[in-house]
Amino acid sequence: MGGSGKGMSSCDTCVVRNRAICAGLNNLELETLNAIGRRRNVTAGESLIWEDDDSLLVANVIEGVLKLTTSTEDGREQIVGVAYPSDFIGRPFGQTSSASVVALTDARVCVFSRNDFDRYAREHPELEHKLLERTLAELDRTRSWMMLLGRKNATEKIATFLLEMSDRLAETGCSPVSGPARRFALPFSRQQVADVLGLTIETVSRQFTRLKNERVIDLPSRREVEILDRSALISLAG
Amino acid sequence: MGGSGKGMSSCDTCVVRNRAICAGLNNLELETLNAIGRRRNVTAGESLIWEDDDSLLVANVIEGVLKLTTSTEDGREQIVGVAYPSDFIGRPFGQTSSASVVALTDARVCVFSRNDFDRYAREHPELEHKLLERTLAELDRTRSWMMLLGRKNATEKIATFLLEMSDRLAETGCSPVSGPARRFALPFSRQQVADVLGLTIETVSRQFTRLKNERVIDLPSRREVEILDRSALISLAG
DNA sequence: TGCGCGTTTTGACATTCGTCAACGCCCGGG
DNA sequence: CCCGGGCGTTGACGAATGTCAAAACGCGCA
Repeated sequence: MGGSGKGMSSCDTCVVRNRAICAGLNNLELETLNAIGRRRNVTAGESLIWEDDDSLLVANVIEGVLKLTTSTEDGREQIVGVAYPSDFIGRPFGQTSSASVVALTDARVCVFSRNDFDRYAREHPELEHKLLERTLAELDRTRSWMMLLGRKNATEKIATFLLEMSDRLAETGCSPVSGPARRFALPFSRQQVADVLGLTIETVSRQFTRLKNERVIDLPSRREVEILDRSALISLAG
Repeated sequence: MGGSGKGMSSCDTCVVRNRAICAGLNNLELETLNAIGRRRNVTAGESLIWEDDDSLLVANVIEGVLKLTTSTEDGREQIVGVAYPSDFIGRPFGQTSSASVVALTDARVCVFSRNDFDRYAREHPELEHKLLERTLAELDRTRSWMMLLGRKNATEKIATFLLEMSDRLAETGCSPVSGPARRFALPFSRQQVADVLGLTIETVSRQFTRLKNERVIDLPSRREVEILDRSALISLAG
């Protein structure tokens, strides 16, 4: 919840303070924003937002990884996005959200009621601009993922996925300008990897073992991946 | 190009004036915007923007239909979006565009240099807000298309596609509050339908004839579709 | 250390969709 | 009116991926 008075706010100590959409707000603005938001811990597997529900809240991710999913009535699931620290989640300026948001790892978020946030955003063009830039970038990423879903085969999907994970998880890493991660812990189960790539769990598993047998990657444990031959992975990604 | 002086501008006669992001601008603002933009006709098949090129221009669609595509080096193509009248195309606030934009029909657009537009937008929060709302809506649509690409089979894809076309093309139609179109002309060739759905042209063709044989749709000509049994189509869409 | 359960892997088989090839239809030009 | 070319359709076949089932693994816990 953070202190109040004397300009103290939990934003002061926020680790994503300079990367989230709040970056660029001055202390006064930050204080008003802080007044309408609150920290919340989410445990792995817990839902924050439900598909087709009224859009009641939006949030910044402070720590952890969350999935955005859509489902069919008969239970098929597609992961349509993944949110990392400093990412913004939820659907501002709209009545319903088109995707569920579920924590993949224990996570910490900074939540706002959508109404409060909408009002605040409309009064702060700089914040809206940050949100616009972020949304445009997310749309770009989403479109390139459509290419993967519609036109790539299982091998290309897995290779592309591993390269993207390696990039995305490096950004979160502590070492400065570390480049893509060579070894990392997947925040996804095999089923979740399948749900990202539009495959079945069996196909994912077979592709992983194939890449392992061909010494392109190593799998030290279920959740860990080490990239042994990045250039091979790049050419497999197509 | 439209007249100048005395506040006259081509915006005055623009058919998408009240639906595009320019809606809500006052006359003065419209005049400055008009000063940095110009009308341009694009013939069917012509490109307006190239994937991975520097993002040099953005535009409003006035008339016609355009496709947004991404391609792999080996020539596979995925249509990642379709732009209709009043839609905004191009990548503001970014160095490169992630998709090509090609006219499917003869089209008319209102183009701006990206630099001019970026500068103008940053000075007009109301315009940026409209653009944000539009981008958020487009992201929603794109995500629900990911579900289709990743998890639906050929029949479901075709049914979903036909229903979406029927909705989207109705909006453009002249009759007020007409509801979804029962009969319409596809702006896509069979190959382009395949590129939207992540299928091959042969699979698309077979699904079309199957639906025709089952009296769910009729195909009066190559480019025309008539929906005979909408509820059947809805249940096939899954 | 050993047990038990959920996850992952592996195998055998089925199905869908893609590939390749031939044919047919429509439309425009001579 | 007829021809030609592009686009669309149809058929036969094969490969990639999904499905179902069983075994193996690994992790927490007793």
